[in-house]
Amino acid sequence: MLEVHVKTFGDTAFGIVYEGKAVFASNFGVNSEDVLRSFQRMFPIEAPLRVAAEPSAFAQKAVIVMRDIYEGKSTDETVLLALGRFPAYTQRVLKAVSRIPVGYVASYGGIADAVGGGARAVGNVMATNCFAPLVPCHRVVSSSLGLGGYGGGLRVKYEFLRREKQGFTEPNQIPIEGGVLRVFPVEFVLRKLEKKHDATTPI
DNA sequence: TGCAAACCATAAC
DNA sequence: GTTATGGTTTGCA
Repeated sequence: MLEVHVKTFGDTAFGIVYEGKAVFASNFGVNSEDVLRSFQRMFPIEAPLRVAAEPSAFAQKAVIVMRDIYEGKSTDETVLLALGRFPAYTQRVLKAVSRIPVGYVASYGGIADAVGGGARAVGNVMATNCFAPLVPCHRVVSSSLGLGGYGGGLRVKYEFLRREKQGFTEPNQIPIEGGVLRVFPVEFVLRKLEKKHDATTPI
């Protein structure tokens, strides 16, 4: 049976749906009710969810990792994701996005070049991503260095990227299974946004 | 800039 | 099978 663990750090709640040592879904929100509601939408009635009375060590670690990602820290901890229920292509996209390092972003089309398919198909996977922010879909932007979209709202995406600045100045290439993924510094996106809008309220 | 047409995997019928 | 649906992209006015 799937279990749920939600924990609030500061003013943000982080939650996972898990079984054993694999995460079936993750999300964050303004409070635990918010996160639980999102899980109920992802897992319709047939899969009953049970809030863990005593979250396993794995569950507690996973939530910590999520908080670290949220805060923009570059963690090398990895959390096992249960991807088996998704189509093969979806799995490839999710894995590729997971490889984008903190401080860099990739475009929808760039991901498509690396794993096959097209940019819109990649966008579809992002739109239905069940693993925010463990799969850092906030690091996927439009080819014109615009923000693209984000389930939680563009403001949230922008704040993510701002916290992830690392001072990189040059594009880079990340080797992934079956190809290379072209990435570029998150500063490229932030600069463009700040130029376009008022520097204080870019969104 | 703005708009239209091409693009591509999925889910729903 | 077919159709509808996007967190896209590119080209062209």
